[in-house]
Amino acid sequence: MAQVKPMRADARRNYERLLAEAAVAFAEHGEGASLDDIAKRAGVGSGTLYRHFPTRQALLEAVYVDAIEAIAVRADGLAAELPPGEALVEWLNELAAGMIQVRGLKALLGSAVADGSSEVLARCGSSVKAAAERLVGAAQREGTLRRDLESIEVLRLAHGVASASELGGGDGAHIRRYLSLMTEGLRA
Amino acid sequence: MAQVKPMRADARRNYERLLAEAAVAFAEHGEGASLDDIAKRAGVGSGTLYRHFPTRQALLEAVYVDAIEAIAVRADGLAAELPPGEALVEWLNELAAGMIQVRGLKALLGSAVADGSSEVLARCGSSVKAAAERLVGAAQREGTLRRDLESIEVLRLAHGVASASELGGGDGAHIRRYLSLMTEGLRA
DNA sequence: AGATAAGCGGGGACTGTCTCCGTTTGGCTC
DNA sequence: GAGCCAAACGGAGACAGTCCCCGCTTATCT
Repeated sequence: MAQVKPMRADARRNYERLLAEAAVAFAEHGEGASLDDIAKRAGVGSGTLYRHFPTRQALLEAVYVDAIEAIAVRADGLAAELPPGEALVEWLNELAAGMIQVRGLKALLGSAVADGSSEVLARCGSSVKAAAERLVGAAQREGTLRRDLESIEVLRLAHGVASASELGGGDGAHIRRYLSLMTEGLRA
Repeated sequence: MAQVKPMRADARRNYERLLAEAAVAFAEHGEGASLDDIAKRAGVGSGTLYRHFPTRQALLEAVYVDAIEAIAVRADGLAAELPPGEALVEWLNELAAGMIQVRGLKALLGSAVADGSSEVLARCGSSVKAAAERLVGAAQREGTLRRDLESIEVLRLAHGVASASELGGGDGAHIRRYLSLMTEGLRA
Protein backbone atom coordinates (compact mmCIF):
# COMPACT_ATOMS: atom_id res chain seq x y z
CA MET A 1 0.00 0.00 0.00
CA ALA A 2 3.09 2.21 0.34
CA GLN A 3 4.33 4.13 -2.67
CA VAL A 4 5.86 1.82 -5.23
CA LYS A 5 8.59 4.39 -5.62
CA PRO A 6 9.35 6.77 -2.76
CA MET A 7 8.53 10.37 -3.69
CA ARG A 8 11.32 12.80 -4.21
CA ALA A 9 11.83 15.06 -1.17
CA ASP A 10 10.65 18.25 -2.89
CA ALA A 11 7.64 16.49 -4.36
CA ARG A 12 6.61 15.22 -0.97
CA ARG A 13 7.04 18.65 0.58
CA ASN A 14 4.88 20.30 -2.07
CA TYR A 15 2.29 17.58 -1.82
CA GLU A 16 1.94 18.17 1.87
CA ARG A 17 1.81 21.94 1.59
CA LEU A 18 -0.89 21.70 -1.04
CA LEU A 19 -2.93 19.40 1.13
CA ALA A 20 -2.67 21.75 4.08
CA GLU A 21 -3.59 24.85 2.10
CA ALA A 22 -6.40 23.02 0.35
CA ALA A 23 -7.91 22.05 3.69
CA VAL A 24 -7.88 25.69 4.75
CA ALA A 25 -9.28 26.92 1.45
CA PHE A 26 -12.07 24.36 1.29
CA ALA A 27 -13.09 25.13 4.86
CA GLU A 28 -13.05 28.83 4.09
CA HIS A 29 -14.59 29.09 0.64
CA GLY A 30 -16.40 25.81 0.23
CA GLU A 31 -15.59 23.12 -2.26
CA GLY A 32 -15.50 25.62 -5.11
CA ALA A 33 -12.35 27.35 -3.87
CA SER A 34 -9.96 28.45 -6.59
CA LEU A 35 -7.35 25.81 -7.28
CA ASP A 36 -4.80 28.23 -8.67
CA ASP A 37 -5.23 30.21 -5.50
CA ILE A 38 -4.52 27.15 -3.38
CA ALA A 39 -1.36 26.58 -5.42
CA LYS A 40 -0.30 30.19 -4.94
CA ARG A 41 -0.89 30.05 -1.20
CA ALA A 42 1.12 26.88 -0.98
CA GLY A 43 3.93 28.66 -2.83
CA VAL A 44 3.94 26.35 -5.84
CA GLY A 45 2.96 26.75 -9.48
CA SER A 46 -0.42 25.62 -10.66
CA GLY A 47 1.24 22.96 -12.79
CA THR A 48 2.50 21.32 -9.63
CA LEU A 49 -0.95 21.24 -8.12
CA TYR A 50 -2.46 19.68 -11.23
CA ARG A 51 0.30 17.10 -11.42
CA HIS A 52 -0.35 15.90 -7.88
CA PHE A 53 -4.13 16.19 -8.09
CA PRO A 54 -5.40 15.92 -11.66
CA THR A 55 -8.92 16.99 -10.73
CA ARG A 56 -10.68 18.96 -8.04
CA GLN A 57 -12.28 15.71 -6.98
CA ALA A 58 -8.87 14.12 -6.42
CA LEU A 59 -7.78 16.98 -4.18
CA LEU A 60 -11.04 16.91 -2.25
CA GLU A 61 -10.60 13.21 -1.69
CA ALA A 62 -7.04 13.56 -0.46
CA VAL A 63 -8.10 16.26 1.98
CA TYR A 64 -11.01 14.34 3.45
CA VAL A 65 -9.85 10.73 3.41
CA ASP A 66 -8.79 11.01 7.03
CA ALA A 67 -12.12 12.43 8.13
CA ILE A 68 -13.92 9.62 6.36
CA GLU A 69 -11.77 6.95 7.94
CA ALA A 70 -12.39 8.52 11.33
CA ILE A 71 -16.11 8.16 10.80
CA ALA A 72 -15.70 4.49 10.01
CA VAL A 73 -13.61 3.96 13.14
CA ARG A 74 -16.12 5.84 15.27
CA ALA A 75 -18.68 3.16 14.48
CA ASP A 76 -16.82 0.62 16.55
CA GLY A 77 -16.48 2.99 19.47
CA LEU A 78 -20.22 3.50 19.52
CA ALA A 79 -20.91 -0.20 19.09
CA ALA A 80 -18.85 -0.86 22.22
CA GLU A 81 -20.67 1.53 24.49
CA LEU A 82 -24.29 1.41 23.31
CA PRO A 83 -26.87 -1.24 22.45
CA PRO A 84 -26.86 -1.97 18.71
CA GLY A 85 -29.98 -0.04 17.76
CA GLU A 86 -28.91 3.09 19.59
CA ALA A 87 -25.37 2.79 18.31
CA LEU A 88 -26.61 2.79 14.74
CA VAL A 89 -28.82 5.81 15.26
CA GLU A 90 -26.09 7.70 17.05
CA TRP A 91 -23.60 6.88 14.32
CA LEU A 92 -25.98 8.01 11.58
CA ASN A 93 -26.52 11.19 13.52
CA GLU A 94 -22.82 11.91 13.68
CA LEU A 95 -22.41 10.93 10.07
CA ALA A 96 -25.09 13.35 8.92
CA ALA A 97 -23.75 16.08 11.20
CA GLY A 98 -20.29 15.65 9.73
CA MET A 99 -21.66 15.88 6.23
CA ILE A 100 -23.27 19.20 7.00
CA GLN A 101 -20.53 20.77 9.09
CA VAL A 102 -17.57 19.89 6.92
CA ARG A 103 -18.38 21.47 3.61
CA GLY A 104 -17.65 19.13 0.74
CA LEU A 105 -17.83 15.98 2.79
CA LYS A 106 -21.43 15.30 1.85
CA ALA A 107 -20.82 15.35 -1.89
CA LEU A 108 -17.72 13.28 -1.40
CA LEU A 109 -19.34 10.65 0.76
CA GLY A 110 -22.17 10.60 -1.71
CA SER A 111 -19.93 9.61 -4.56
CA ALA A 112 -18.06 7.21 -2.31
CA VAL A 113 -21.30 5.39 -1.67
CA ALA A 114 -22.55 5.73 -5.24
CA ASP A 115 -21.53 3.41 -8.01
CA GLY A 116 -18.43 4.35 -9.94
CA SER A 117 -15.85 6.15 -7.87
CA SER A 118 -12.10 6.48 -7.77
CA GLU A 119 -9.83 3.85 -6.33
CA VAL A 120 -8.83 5.65 -3.15
CA LEU A 121 -12.36 6.82 -2.53
CA ALA A 122 -13.77 3.38 -3.17
CA ARG A 123 -11.42 1.99 -0.56
CA CYS A 124 -12.33 4.37 2.21
CA GLY A 125 -15.90 4.24 1.04
CA SER A 126 -15.57 0.55 1.76
CA SER A 127 -14.52 1.27 5.33
CA VAL A 128 -17.67 3.27 5.83
CA LYS A 129 -19.78 0.64 4.15
CA ALA A 130 -18.22 -2.08 6.25
CA ALA A 131 -18.85 -0.08 9.40
CA ALA A 132 -22.47 0.44 8.38
CA GLU A 133 -22.73 -3.25 7.63
CA ARG A 134 -21.60 -4.18 11.15
CA LEU A 135 -23.96 -1.77 12.88
CA VAL A 136 -26.90 -2.70 10.69
CA GLY A 137 -26.26 -6.41 11.12
CA ALA A 138 -26.02 -6.08 14.89
CA ALA A 139 -29.23 -4.08 15.12
CA GLN A 140 -31.03 -6.60 12.95
CA ARG A 141 -29.82 -9.50 15.08
CA GLU A 142 -30.97 -7.60 18.13
CA GLY A 143 -34.38 -7.29 16.49
CA THR A 144 -34.68 -3.53 16.54
CA LEU A 145 -34.16 -3.02 12.83
CA ARG A 146 -36.13 -4.26 9.82
CA ARG A 147 -34.61 -7.40 8.36
CA ASP A 148 -35.09 -6.37 4.75
CA LEU A 149 -32.78 -3.36 4.98
CA GLU A 150 -29.48 -3.28 3.17
CA SER A 151 -26.72 -1.30 4.83
CA ILE A 152 -26.19 0.69 1.64
CA GLU A 153 -29.79 1.81 1.83
CA VAL A 154 -29.24 3.04 5.35
CA LEU A 155 -26.23 5.05 4.21
CA ARG A 156 -28.18 6.60 1.36
CA LEU A 157 -30.98 7.51 3.72
CA ALA A 158 -28.47 9.15 6.05
CA HIS A 159 -27.39 11.21 3.09
CA GLY A 160 -31.03 12.06 2.52
CA VAL A 161 -31.49 13.06 6.13
CA ALA A 162 -28.49 15.37 5.84
CA SER A 163 -30.00 16.92 2.71
CA ALA A 164 -33.33 17.39 4.42
CA SER A 165 -31.70 18.95 7.48
CA GLU A 166 -29.71 21.35 5.37
CA LEU A 167 -32.90 22.88 4.02
CA GLY A 168 -33.88 24.21 7.40
CA GLY A 169 -31.02 26.36 8.64
CA GLY A 170 -27.38 25.70 7.81
CA ASP A 171 -26.56 24.08 11.12
CA GLY A 172 -27.56 20.51 11.79
CA ALA A 173 -30.23 21.42 14.31
CA HIS A 174 -32.87 19.25 12.69
CA ILE A 175 -30.85 16.11 12.14
CA ARG A 176 -32.10 14.27 15.20
CA ARG A 177 -35.66 15.13 14.39
CA TYR A 178 -35.50 13.86 10.83
CA LEU A 179 -33.49 10.87 11.86
CA SER A 180 -36.06 9.94 14.47
CA LEU A 181 -38.85 10.29 11.91
CA MET A 182 -36.81 8.00 9.73
CA THR A 183 -35.99 5.39 12.35
CA GLU A 184 -39.50 5.03 13.57
CA GLY A 185 -40.09 3.69 10.12
CA LEU A 186 -37.01 1.56 10.20
CA ARG A 187 -37.72 -0.20 13.46
CA ALA A 188 -39.04 -3.70 13.04
CA MET B 1 -50.01 40.25 -10.96
CA ALA B 2 -49.60 41.47 -14.56
CA GLN B 3 -46.68 43.71 -15.46
CA VAL B 4 -47.15 47.20 -14.10
CA LYS B 5 -46.05 48.48 -17.49
CA PRO B 6 -46.57 46.30 -20.54
CA MET B 7 -43.27 45.17 -22.00
CA ARG B 8 -42.18 46.52 -25.30
CA ALA B 9 -42.88 44.08 -28.11
CA ASP B 10 -39.23 43.31 -28.85
CA ALA B 11 -38.43 42.90 -25.17
CA ARG B 12 -41.24 40.42 -24.74
CA ARG B 13 -40.12 38.49 -27.84
CA ASN B 14 -36.54 38.25 -26.59
CA TYR B 15 -37.69 37.29 -23.13
CA GLU B 16 -39.67 34.42 -24.53
CA ARG B 17 -36.93 33.21 -26.83
CA LEU B 18 -34.46 33.23 -23.98
CA LEU B 19 -36.81 31.24 -21.82
CA ALA B 20 -37.32 28.65 -24.55
CA GLU B 21 -33.61 28.27 -25.31
CA ALA B 22 -32.77 28.19 -21.63
CA ALA B 23 -35.19 25.32 -21.11
CA VAL B 24 -33.48 23.37 -23.88
CA ALA B 25 -30.00 24.19 -22.66
CA PHE B 26 -30.70 23.31 -19.03
CA ALA B 27 -32.30 20.04 -20.06
CA GLU B 28 -29.33 19.28 -22.27
CA HIS B 29 -26.34 20.39 -20.22
CA GLY B 30 -27.69 20.56 -16.71
CA GLU B 31 -28.06 23.69 -14.66
CA GLY B 32 -24.49 24.76 -15.37
CA ALA B 33 -25.15 25.46 -19.06
CA SER B 34 -23.33 28.46 -20.46
CA LEU B 35 -25.47 31.58 -20.22
CA ASP B 36 -23.70 33.37 -23.03
CA ASP B 37 -24.38 30.33 -25.15
CA ILE B 38 -28.08 30.47 -24.34
CA ALA B 39 -28.09 34.12 -25.38
CA LYS B 40 -26.34 33.27 -28.62
CA ARG B 41 -28.75 30.47 -29.43
CA ALA B 42 -31.69 32.76 -28.76
CA GLY B 43 -30.15 35.24 -31.17
CA VAL B 44 -29.63 38.02 -28.64
CA GLY B 45 -26.61 39.60 -27.02
CA SER B 46 -25.49 38.49 -23.60
CA GLY B 47 -26.36 41.93 -22.26
CA THR B 48 -29.99 41.27 -23.08
CA LEU B 49 -29.96 38.01 -21.22
CA TYR B 50 -28.42 39.56 -18.13
CA ARG B 51 -30.90 42.42 -18.20
CA HIS B 52 -33.86 40.08 -18.17
CA PHE B 53 -32.34 37.59 -15.77
CA PRO B 54 -29.72 39.16 -13.52
CA THR B 55 -28.53 35.82 -12.17
CA ARG B 56 -28.48 32.20 -13.21
CA GLN B 57 -30.87 31.54 -10.36
CA ALA B 58 -33.37 34.03 -11.80
CA LEU B 59 -33.32 32.31 -15.17
CA LEU B 60 -33.64 28.88 -13.60
CA GLU B 61 -36.65 30.09 -11.66
CA ALA B 62 -38.35 31.56 -14.71
CA VAL B 63 -37.86 28.33 -16.62
CA TYR B 64 -39.24 26.08 -13.92
CA VAL B 65 -41.99 28.14 -12.35
CA ASP B 66 -44.56 26.44 -14.56
CA ALA B 67 -43.35 22.99 -13.65
CA ILE B 68 -43.51 23.85 -9.98
CA GLU B 69 -47.00 25.22 -10.24
CA ALA B 70 -48.06 22.07 -12.08
CA ILE B 71 -46.83 20.00 -9.17
CA ALA B 72 -48.90 22.04 -6.78
CA VAL B 73 -51.99 21.62 -8.93
CA ARG B 74 -51.40 17.89 -9.27
CA ALA B 75 -51.90 17.57 -5.52
CA ASP B 76 -55.60 18.37 -5.84
CA GLY B 77 -56.04 15.90 -8.67
CA LEU B 78 -54.60 13.14 -6.52
CA ALA B 79 -56.60 14.21 -3.49
CA ALA B 80 -59.79 13.82 -5.54
CA GLU B 81 -59.12 10.29 -6.72
CA LEU B 82 -57.34 8.63 -3.79
CA PRO B 83 -57.78 8.32 -0.03
CA PRO B 84 -55.74 11.02 1.78
CA GLY B 85 -52.88 8.83 2.94
CA GLU B 86 -52.32 7.32 -0.47
CA ALA B 87 -52.70 10.66 -2.20
CA LEU B 88 -49.93 12.12 -0.08
CA VAL B 89 -47.57 9.25 -0.74
CA GLU B 90 -48.29 9.30 -4.45
CA TRP B 91 -47.77 13.03 -4.60
CA LEU B 92 -44.47 12.83 -2.77
CA ASN B 93 -43.44 10.11 -5.16
CA GLU B 94 -44.17 12.28 -8.18
CA LEU B 95 -42.53 15.24 -6.51
CA ALA B 96 -39.32 13.34 -5.88
CA ALA B 97 -39.39 11.84 -9.37
CA GLY B 98 -39.75 15.29 -10.88
CA MET B 99 -36.83 16.56 -8.85
CA ILE B 100 -34.61 13.83 -10.21
CA GLN B 101 -35.77 13.79 -13.82
CA VAL B 102 -35.83 17.51 -14.45
CA ARG B 103 -32.31 18.60 -13.77
CA GLY B 104 -32.19 21.76 -11.72
CA LEU B 105 -35.62 21.36 -10.25
CA LYS B 106 -34.35 19.75 -7.08
CA ALA B 107 -32.00 22.58 -6.19
CA LEU B 108 -34.67 25.08 -7.06
CA LEU B 109 -37.39 23.45 -5.03
CA GLY B 110 -34.89 23.11 -2.24
CA SER B 111 -34.35 26.84 -2.05
CA ALA B 112 -38.08 27.44 -2.50
CA VAL B 113 -38.71 25.40 0.61
CA ALA B 114 -35.70 26.76 2.48
CA ASP B 115 -35.73 30.01 4.34
CA GLY B 116 -34.79 33.09 2.37
CA SER B 117 -35.68 32.92 -1.29
CA SER B 118 -36.64 35.32 -4.06
CA GLU B 119 -40.08 36.85 -4.36
CA VAL B 120 -41.29 34.86 -7.35
CA LEU B 121 -39.87 31.66 -5.98
CA ALA B 122 -41.35 32.27 -2.57
CA ARG B 123 -44.74 32.66 -4.18
CA CYS B 124 -44.74 29.43 -6.15
CA GLY B 125 -42.96 27.79 -3.24
CA SER B 126 -46.05 28.81 -1.33
CA SER B 127 -48.27 26.97 -3.78
CA VAL B 128 -46.30 23.81 -3.15
CA LYS B 129 -46.33 24.37 0.58
CA ALA B 130 -50.06 25.01 0.54
CA ALA B 131 -50.62 21.85 -1.48
CA ALA B 132 -48.50 19.86 0.96
CA GLU B 133 -50.41 21.43 3.80
CA ARG B 134 -53.75 20.26 2.40
CA LEU B 135 -52.57 16.69 1.80
CA VAL B 136 -50.85 16.43 5.14
CA GLY B 137 -53.87 17.86 6.96
CA ALA B 138 -56.25 15.47 5.25
CA ALA B 139 -54.10 12.45 6.00
CA GLN B 140 -53.79 13.50 9.62
CA ARG B 141 -57.55 13.93 9.95
CA GLU B 142 -57.97 10.52 8.37
CA GLY B 143 -55.65 9.16 11.04
CA THR B 144 -53.02 7.64 8.75
CA LEU B 145 -50.35 10.23 9.42
CA ARG B 146 -48.56 11.25 12.60
CA ARG B 147 -50.17 14.31 14.16
CA ASP B 148 -46.92 15.98 15.11
CA LEU B 149 -45.70 16.37 11.54
CA GLU B 150 -45.41 19.77 9.94
CA SER B 151 -46.01 19.88 6.20
CA ILE B 152 -42.68 21.63 5.69
CA GLU B 153 -40.96 18.67 7.30
CA VAL B 154 -42.67 16.35 4.88
CA LEU B 155 -41.43 18.44 1.96
CA ARG B 156 -37.90 18.45 3.26
CA LEU B 157 -38.01 14.70 3.72
CA ALA B 158 -39.21 14.33 0.14
CA HIS B 159 -36.17 16.30 -0.87
CA GLY B 160 -34.08 13.93 1.20
CA VAL B 161 -35.70 10.91 -0.42
CA ALA B 162 -34.84 12.35 -3.83
CA SER B 163 -31.24 12.84 -2.73
CA ALA B 164 -31.04 9.31 -1.41
CA SER B 165 -32.53 7.90 -4.59
CA GLU B 166 -30.09 9.79 -6.74
CA LEU B 167 -27.19 7.99 -5.13
CA GLY B 168 -28.25 4.67 -6.56
CA GLY B 169 -28.51 5.07 -10.32
CA GLY B 170 -29.50 8.28 -12.03
CA ASP B 171 -33.10 7.26 -12.70
CA GLY B 172 -35.64 7.37 -9.93
CA ALA B 173 -35.89 3.61 -9.63
CA HIS B 174 -35.49 3.62 -5.87
CA ILE B 175 -37.85 6.41 -5.01
CA ARG B 176 -40.78 4.20 -4.05
CA ARG B 177 -38.58 2.02 -1.94
CA TYR B 178 -37.11 4.88 0.05
CA LEU B 179 -40.44 6.59 0.28
CA SER B 180 -42.03 3.47 1.68
CA LEU B 181 -39.25 3.14 4.24
CA MET B 182 -39.95 6.71 5.12
CA THR B 183 -43.74 6.46 5.30
CA GLU B 184 -43.78 3.41 7.47
CA GLY B 185 -42.23 5.72 9.99
CA LEU B 186 -44.66 8.48 9.27
CA ARG B 187 -47.81 6.44 9.69
CA ALA B 188 -49.55 6.93 13.00
C1' DA C 1 -43.04 62.05 -39.05
C1' DG C 2 -40.42 63.13 -35.23
C1' DA C 3 -39.27 62.80 -30.45
C1' DT C 4 -37.71 60.00 -26.73
C1' DA C 5 -36.69 56.60 -23.72
C1' DA C 6 -36.71 51.57 -23.48
C1' DG C 7 -34.18 48.13 -25.03
C1' DC C 8 -30.35 46.00 -27.70
C1' DG C 9 -25.81 43.85 -28.31
C1' DG C 10 -21.29 42.65 -28.31
C1' DG C 11 -16.74 44.17 -26.99
C1' DG C 12 -13.90 43.60 -23.25
C1' DA C 13 -12.38 43.12 -18.29
C1' DC C 14 -12.09 39.68 -15.13
C1' DT C 15 -11.83 35.10 -12.94
C1' DG C 16 -10.94 30.34 -12.99
C1' DT C 17 -9.23 25.91 -15.31
C1' DC C 18 -5.74 23.28 -17.17
C1' DT C 19 -1.63 22.32 -20.37
C1' DC C 20 2.75 22.71 -22.24
C1' DC C 21 7.51 22.98 -22.18
C1' DG C 22 11.93 25.25 -20.90
C1' DT C 23 14.31 25.29 -16.40
C1' DT C 24 15.65 23.61 -11.90
C1' DT C 25 16.98 20.18 -8.57
C1' DG C 26 17.19 15.84 -5.83
C1' DG C 27 19.45 11.65 -5.66
C1' DC C 28 22.11 8.59 -7.89
C1' DT C 29 27.11 6.83 -9.34
C1' DC C 30 31.84 7.12 -9.58
C1' DG D 1 32.62 16.15 -4.13
C1' DA D 2 31.47 16.34 -9.31
C1' DG D 3 28.62 15.23 -12.74
C1' DC D 4 24.59 13.20 -14.77
C1' DC D 5 19.68 12.68 -15.74
C1' DA D 6 15.15 11.86 -14.91
C1' DA D 7 11.78 13.65 -11.91
C1' DA D 8 9.61 17.62 -10.61
C1' DC D 9 8.84 22.50 -10.94
C1' DG D 10 6.51 26.86 -12.36
C1' DG D 11 4.23 30.15 -14.73
C1' DA D 12 2.92 31.90 -19.21
C1' DG D 13 -0.80 31.45 -22.02
C1' DA D 14 -4.92 29.26 -24.43
C1' DC D 15 -9.48 28.70 -23.37
C1' DA D 16 -14.15 29.06 -21.32
C1' DG D 17 -17.48 31.34 -18.63
C1' DT D 18 -19.50 35.51 -16.27
C1' DC D 19 -21.02 39.95 -16.25
C1' DC D 20 -20.93 45.08 -17.15
C1' DC D 21 -20.88 49.14 -19.87
C1' DC D 22 -22.26 52.38 -23.20
C1' DG D 23 -23.07 53.86 -28.04
C1' DC D 24 -26.67 52.47 -31.24
C1' DT D 25 -31.40 50.91 -32.67
C1' DT D 26 -36.27 50.87 -32.62
C1' DA D 27 -41.07 50.62 -30.61
C1' DT D 28 -44.36 53.54 -29.16
C1' DC D 29 -46.74 57.86 -28.46
C1' DT D 30 -48.38 62.12 -30.16
